[in-house]
Amino acid sequence: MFTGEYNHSFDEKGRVIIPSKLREELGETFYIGKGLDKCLFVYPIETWAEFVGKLRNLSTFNKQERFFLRQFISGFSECSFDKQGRILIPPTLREFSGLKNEATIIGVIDRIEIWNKESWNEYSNNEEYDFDLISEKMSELGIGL
Amino acid sequence: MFTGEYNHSFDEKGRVIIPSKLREELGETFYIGKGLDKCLFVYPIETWAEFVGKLRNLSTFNKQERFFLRQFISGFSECSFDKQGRILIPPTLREFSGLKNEATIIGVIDRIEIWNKESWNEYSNNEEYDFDLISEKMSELGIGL
DNA sequence: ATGATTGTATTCACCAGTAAACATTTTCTA
DNA sequence: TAGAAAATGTTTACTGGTGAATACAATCAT
Repeated sequence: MFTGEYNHSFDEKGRVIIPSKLREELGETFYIGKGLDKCLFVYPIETWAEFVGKLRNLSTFNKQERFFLRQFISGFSECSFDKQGRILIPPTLREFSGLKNEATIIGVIDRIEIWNKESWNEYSNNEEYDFDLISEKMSELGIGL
Repeated sequence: MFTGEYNHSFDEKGRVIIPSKLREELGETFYIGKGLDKCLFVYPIETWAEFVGKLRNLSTFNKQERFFLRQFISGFSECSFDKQGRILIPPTLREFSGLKNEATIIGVIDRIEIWNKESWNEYSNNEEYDFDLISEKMSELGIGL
């Protein structure tokens, strides 16, 4: 299971190091692509396959589903580590995510997310949702914090 | 069950010793993360697993639930003792909790909390929450001390 | 009280992970 | 095919994580 929050550099060549704690669970090759809220989603290959399996149920003949399929699937590509444990972010994804200088990498159960550090901070400090909201949700779910 | 209050040093490498009385119940590996009121929550692995189990029903495609998932899961990391019974606090959590020099560790039934000692003192002496007042509330709730 | 036992603080040295600079290879273009 | 640009790999230094050793403090039993 992926957890935790890490900050790392994003070099001029467009590479980020994936924290060693997250690397093992990702495996040799994995999938990276456009996620929600302008961050990048990274899935282990098995999770990706499962995902795609579910999407097969979507119909190419439905306008919305077709749109979703195209956007989602085309946004992803296979990827692997270089010998230093870094990954090279494809140009399209660099632009999409606004990555530069510093990246924040977070684990969210079955995927990893890569954020421009600033975007992540903004998102986290969003007034709209805050930690109190979270505690309320938690108690709704019967998680006694 | 976790109880008690302990003061211990927080060294320059970001480590705290967990009092031996609390260690056994925590088990080999456990989860540490952002808690409420700027302290850190530490849960035994079973308790953590229970939480995550409940979270599986949340959807990545719902804005609020996504936010909640990210904040909660990424705020926690797996953790274990070194051979001296210390734990290493991840950098992000050090910042979050303001830990430095001295830590206060308290047991709260099913979790352990780690506070910056000063924060704990402030919190404890906060006029807003007066122990006598709260005790009365308790008796209203039918909890007889 | 005394000594034995256990737990904690501190220091140091070593190792692993990361950052940054540099070198090499490959690809593209003129 | 030469030169430039991009991609990939290598090296080095550095920081931070980990373990060992030691000294100190607290607790407990006799």
